[in-house]
Amino acid sequence: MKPTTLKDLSRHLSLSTSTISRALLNHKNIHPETRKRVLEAAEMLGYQPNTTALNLRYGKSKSIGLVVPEMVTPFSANVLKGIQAFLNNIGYKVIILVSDESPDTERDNLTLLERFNVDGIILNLCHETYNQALYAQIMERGTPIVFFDRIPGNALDVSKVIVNDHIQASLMAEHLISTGCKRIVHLMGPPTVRNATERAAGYQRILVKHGIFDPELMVKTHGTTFGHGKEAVKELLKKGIAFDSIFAFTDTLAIGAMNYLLEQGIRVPEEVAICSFSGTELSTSVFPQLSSVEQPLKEMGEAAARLLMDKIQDSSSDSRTLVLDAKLIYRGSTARGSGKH
Amino acid sequence: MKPTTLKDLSRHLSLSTSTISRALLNHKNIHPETRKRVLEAAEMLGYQPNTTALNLRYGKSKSIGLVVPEMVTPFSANVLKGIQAFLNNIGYKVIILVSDESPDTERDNLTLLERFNVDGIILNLCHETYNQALYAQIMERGTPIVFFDRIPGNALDVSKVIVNDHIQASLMAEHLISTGCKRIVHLMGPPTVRNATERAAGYQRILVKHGIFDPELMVKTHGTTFGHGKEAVKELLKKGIAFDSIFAFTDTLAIGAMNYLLEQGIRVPEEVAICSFSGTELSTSVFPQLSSVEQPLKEMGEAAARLLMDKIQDSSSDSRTLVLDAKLIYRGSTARGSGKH
DNA sequence: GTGAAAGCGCTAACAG
DNA sequence: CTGTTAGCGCTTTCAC
Repeated sequence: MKPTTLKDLSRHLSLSTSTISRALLNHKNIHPETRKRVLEAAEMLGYQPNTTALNLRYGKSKSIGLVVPEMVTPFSANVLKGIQAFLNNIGYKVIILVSDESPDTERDNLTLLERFNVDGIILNLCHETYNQALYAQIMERGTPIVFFDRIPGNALDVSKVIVNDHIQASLMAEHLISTGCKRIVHLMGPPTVRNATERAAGYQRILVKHGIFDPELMVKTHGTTFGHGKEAVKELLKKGIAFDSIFAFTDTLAIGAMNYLLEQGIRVPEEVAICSFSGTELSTSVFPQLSSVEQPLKEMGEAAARLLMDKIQDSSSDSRTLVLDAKLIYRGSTARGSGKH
Repeated sequence: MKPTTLKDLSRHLSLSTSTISRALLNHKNIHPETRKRVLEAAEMLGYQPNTTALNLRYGKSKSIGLVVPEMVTPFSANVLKGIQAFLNNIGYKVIILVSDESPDTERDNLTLLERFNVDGIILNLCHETYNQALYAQIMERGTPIVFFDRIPGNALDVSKVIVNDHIQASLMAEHLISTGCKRIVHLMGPPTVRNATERAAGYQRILVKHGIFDPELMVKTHGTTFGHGKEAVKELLKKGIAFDSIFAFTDTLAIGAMNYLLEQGIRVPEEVAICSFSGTELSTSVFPQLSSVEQPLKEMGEAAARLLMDKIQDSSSDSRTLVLDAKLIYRGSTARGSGKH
């Protein structure tokens, strides 16, 4: 019932625990015959090393924390996959905590992870600056943090992985224009997260370039849920601002907006084309399916995990920023006959 | 840089580590003055107990595993919340692993968790019987398992938490009938999971009762994704089987089905009403919004965590089965004027 | 090639 | 009320 320990094997074979340990670890100075006996006994008695003891010995917890703003979309779950693909293999556990878009909850999560003695943290933050001091403290105390997706300001010297938001947002705007759209709304993300401003900038650059930029069409939202998308569009309609398409910061905003339009009997994409930036299964779960910028989420997770392990193994290693390539996927929500495509 | 230990405090205050430990743990026999000094020093030096050392001492890892079939819907994320609400407070970490609906992956996940020395496992399984022997082995080796949602056959004496599937499915069928539906399709879940058969039975019972049961309308699916829902409906249309409504095993099946119908120009709910069983935000992310049986997911998680802790604290404690109450939510996808409602 | 001993950080008898 | 000791399970000097 109780797990077999080295001591058990030691008694069983009349060998010292150090010899057993060496045999199991494939050390050089060990008699082949002895090793064989040890391996057999270990097999027979179902020996499994006690990870807690190992952790204590090596001064590691062999666990890392993953803190994400939300889990209602599969975004974080996909990133988690990448992280686990890399870390589980090398014996690392990952503990996921959700901040619900609240910087205060994020704070609690980080504190909890420190109490858990995690060896490192992978973080998709809620607010660019709010917890900046805390991030610095945690790293000072010896727990490296790697950021992805939503990253902090440049004040912090940290590793991070992002996508080429500006370019992809530009391309998406070009796509809408190429299908004949002239009054393109942008549903902005929170001004407190970097990629929201990046995407907005990409959008704006292209619209200006084509001489169709109108500040009225750049609409601030109060969050990133379905509800926020709906509210934003409702407001537009109420104000009587005309538009023929929407580019949203994120799938959830886009879907919220789209469903409200459909509810109002407005046809998508015929009357209003819609697209977004994200890359989750959500964009294919609606009708019409959403054109979207798909991010390589699993790769992002893997990259973040890799960067984190670099820091864990050598805390003085250089910080690195990885920019991954996202790609546009055209679907029904922007499929208008009139386009050049 | 290096964390403060008891030894550091001991040196600092010229007290033995045991006294320090006792002071920190609020033991009875300790001079108030001493305690005060210790607490102050601990505060000042930023002492944080080393959880790994504690774990070794107490023979626990203070972590549990959560194994779920999928994470593309927020189902598991909601359950996770409940689990964490209960467990994080008492210092427990939860490690989530996804089986991707594959019993073999589930196997790997369970094996990994054993290697991680988790103190217990909460499991939503992929297949009622496939890994039954493994579950038994793991429990025999001392790691309790608590099941929720999809539970194993009765051969295993385990704690579990479920909802009243049969009743709720019946009520949903009644609801469809009350809105005037007569040709009600059921998109079945996998025959290898208990609640799929329960829900199908509830559906069948009501349709038989009303004399409108037709075996042709009980359609087998080959999985639970959007794609599987689409395929099932496509097949129905191809065969020319008439129907005026669909009750799906799960949100994903329902949505896949609905979007295919919309694609074909079939109106929902006017021509075909749709509803499902689940309780995630997904049902409100589509248009029209899905009527659905909502499960108390967070409560399920909390209950499962509670049952697991019972087992962890006393391995000989009785197994218990908790049946929680789900509730019907009527939304646009079944809103037909013709009903009695 | 093997064993003895120390130590990772902490707690809990057992003595005083 | 406080200190000494042992031990959780494992690895790694240091001897032999």
